[in-house]
Amino acid sequence: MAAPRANMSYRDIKQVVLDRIHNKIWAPDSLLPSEIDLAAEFSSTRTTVNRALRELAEEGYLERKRKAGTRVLNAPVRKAQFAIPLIRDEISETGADYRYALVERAAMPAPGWLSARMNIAQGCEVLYLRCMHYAGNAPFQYETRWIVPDSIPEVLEADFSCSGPNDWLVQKVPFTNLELSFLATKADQPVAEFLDTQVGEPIFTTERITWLRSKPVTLAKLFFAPGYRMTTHL
Amino acid sequence: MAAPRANMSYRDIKQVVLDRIHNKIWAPDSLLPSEIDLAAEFSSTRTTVNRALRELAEEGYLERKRKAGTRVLNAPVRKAQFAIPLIRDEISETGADYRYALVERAAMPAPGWLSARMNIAQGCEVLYLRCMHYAGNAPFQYETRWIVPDSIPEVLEADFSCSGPNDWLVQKVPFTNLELSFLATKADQPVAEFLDTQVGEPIFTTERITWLRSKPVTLAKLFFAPGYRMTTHL
DNA sequence: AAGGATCTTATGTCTATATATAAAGCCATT
DNA sequence: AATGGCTTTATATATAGACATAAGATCCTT
Repeated sequence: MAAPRANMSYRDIKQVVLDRIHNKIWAPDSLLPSEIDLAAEFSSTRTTVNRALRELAEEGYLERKRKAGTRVLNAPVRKAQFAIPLIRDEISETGADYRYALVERAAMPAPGWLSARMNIAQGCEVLYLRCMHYAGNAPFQYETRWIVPDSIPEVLEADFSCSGPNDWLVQKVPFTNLELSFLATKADQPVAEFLDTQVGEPIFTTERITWLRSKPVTLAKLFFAPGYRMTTHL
Repeated sequence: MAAPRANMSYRDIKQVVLDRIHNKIWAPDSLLPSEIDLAAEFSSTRTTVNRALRELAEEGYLERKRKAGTRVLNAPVRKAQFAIPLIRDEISETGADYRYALVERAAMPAPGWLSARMNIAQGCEVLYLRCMHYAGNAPFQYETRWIVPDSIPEVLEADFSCSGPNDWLVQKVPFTNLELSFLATKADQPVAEFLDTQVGEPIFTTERITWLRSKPVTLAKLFFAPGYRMTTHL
């Protein structure tokens, strides 16, 4: 059996608990001993045990409720965590050079779908941008973006010809809320042209909407070059 | 200015720190005061400040190094977190009934791409499954899966006609490692048929490989019905 | 200057203890 | 039975203090 030696760090305790879950010593849905009992078993303190269990709960292995105790989740809700890198970094890591180009910049009244989606006034002025991101000479990502100047007036003065709107926004507007979607879309004419592929090709796409304290700031649709895959380990 | 009153919880401290970052009181790349100084300012203790800063670092706002101190990340590496739900739950939540069907089950020698991808012996026997998941009457997900019996012999006895391999595996083999990819694929003949769409349609696809202590267990390709989008908020 | 050895310091972690709080369980009342 | 209040208990969080450790800073030697 797991040997509870003294001087166990919270990491050690996490490992032991995880092992016991894996080995069904603590079966799914079953209740763990209380922190006090575990602290005694591991000759540790409640504080340390608490940290171990708290982190395991955050990682989706356990469920904790006051008074009710700590129980093993039967369907471990594994949480995949993606770091959302700046595109520049993502490309640099592959060894390729990052290059940015502004394709179009226009102010226009918000189209109907946009005002509905972002919950802004019908016909409200928005800034519309189209950009390209290259890895070396290869197209990497085609970006369409709408920015709401109501929420951030300086944007009308911003120069997006040398660096992308994401860079500018990250600097200027530390968002408070983000909705992020992944989906597969079919390349339309401009997407196909810019990503150097055929109309109709499947394109991995992400959509982001960000808010600054309940004011919608921007919606971006990012179309990745064919073959792109987003990968994470856990 | 932020009023450092007494009795601040670690949550309060997190909020104050976050506000100061947003308001550029602590600019990107700048160094925060030490935990001791902050504890003094907030009339709190180092332990509490530590927890606040540690969590903000985990959330990608700060970078902490021993001796070097705590600094504000200029490009906040926001981390998107996806809970990976069991498909049954995902469907139930929409209000629809979940239905599962086994399409094919076969033992076969591992094809070349699979042994390469999963790092298993050439021609090693694997179990190949194809399954469908329905939300009500609508096709929701088409699944192809390979399981390595070497890593988990009982799988050859398992009955996958009533419940999916994922359910069985989650019960039987609590995986220790997972590689998860998202990509867009083009529907081939079987995918199109089962998902009731046209060949060539873009399909949001996830691939999962799981290991049990460095032994590869299973590879699954999950093809979602057209229109599916995976969304998260943060 | 360049390279090491040493000092210093900010974070990392553990211990021991105390108070706060949510919620389950119990009991008495209606 | 259902309701409402009380008790109990497990977790949540705060405090104070200690030692551990990584790594920047400094000084010393060559």
